[in-house]
Amino acid sequence: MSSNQMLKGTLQTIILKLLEDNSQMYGYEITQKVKEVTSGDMVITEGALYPALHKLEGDGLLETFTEVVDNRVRKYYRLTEQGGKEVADKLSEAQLFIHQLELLLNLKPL
Amino acid sequence: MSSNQMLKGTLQTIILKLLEDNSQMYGYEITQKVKEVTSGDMVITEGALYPALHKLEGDGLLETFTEVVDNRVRKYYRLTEQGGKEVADKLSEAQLFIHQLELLLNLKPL
DNA sequence: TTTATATACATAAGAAAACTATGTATATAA
DNA sequence: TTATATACATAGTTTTCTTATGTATATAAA
Repeated sequence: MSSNQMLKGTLQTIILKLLEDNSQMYGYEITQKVKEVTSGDMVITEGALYPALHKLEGDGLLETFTEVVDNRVRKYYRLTEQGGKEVADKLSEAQLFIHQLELLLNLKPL
Repeated sequence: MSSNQMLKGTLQTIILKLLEDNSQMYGYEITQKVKEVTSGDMVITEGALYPALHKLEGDGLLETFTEVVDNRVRKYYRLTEQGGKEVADKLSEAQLFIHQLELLLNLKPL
């Protein structure tokens, strides 16, 4: 959908926030959660999601463990201690960005 | 600054909106306006701005004319008819994006 | 029974859009 | 004369998407 062009740069923040709220999630679950919360307007493609998860893991913000459910492997992610600390920063960054964008575009909240 | 990572995808909308409000602006003026409105938090680099302006012109959304002020050339941009029509679309797109981001990140307006 | 859809992971190739660095040029203040 | 501000532009690089593809299992539909 249309908003996806603007997704750049915010996907990491979305992932970290979802993991702060849910403590552990697997990739597919994240895509479904985003779809659900945005009423299907925002779709996270696998080609965007998995590299982002791997990068966050490589950066030490996420850690993983696997579980087998119905003969299918699920790779769960959760925040590391460092990841937990970074969420607040990323969130206030996002909030500042939204605020500035509203100023520039003269938008008011929906 | 930090919010710049999230700028991706919104620069075109910012340019179009500023030109809707000001009818004509030149590149350098746009960078200063953005800096001013965001209290210096958001900085539009030339490497991002000029290619974006050229693309919008190439897409038929902007048109240009030059003026010489103090022996320096200024290249002014203004919305074409098509550009004028697209501003509203881009703005509602941005508003939807902000709304979805606030839902996902559980943010409230500053 | 075969086919489509959902679940679940992953990566490769390509495009979009930013950043950094560099270049040209004039005006003005230190 | 040197630094800063004004004013344009582009080349090379990096980040981060999209699209396409691949593997594999479970389940519902035809």
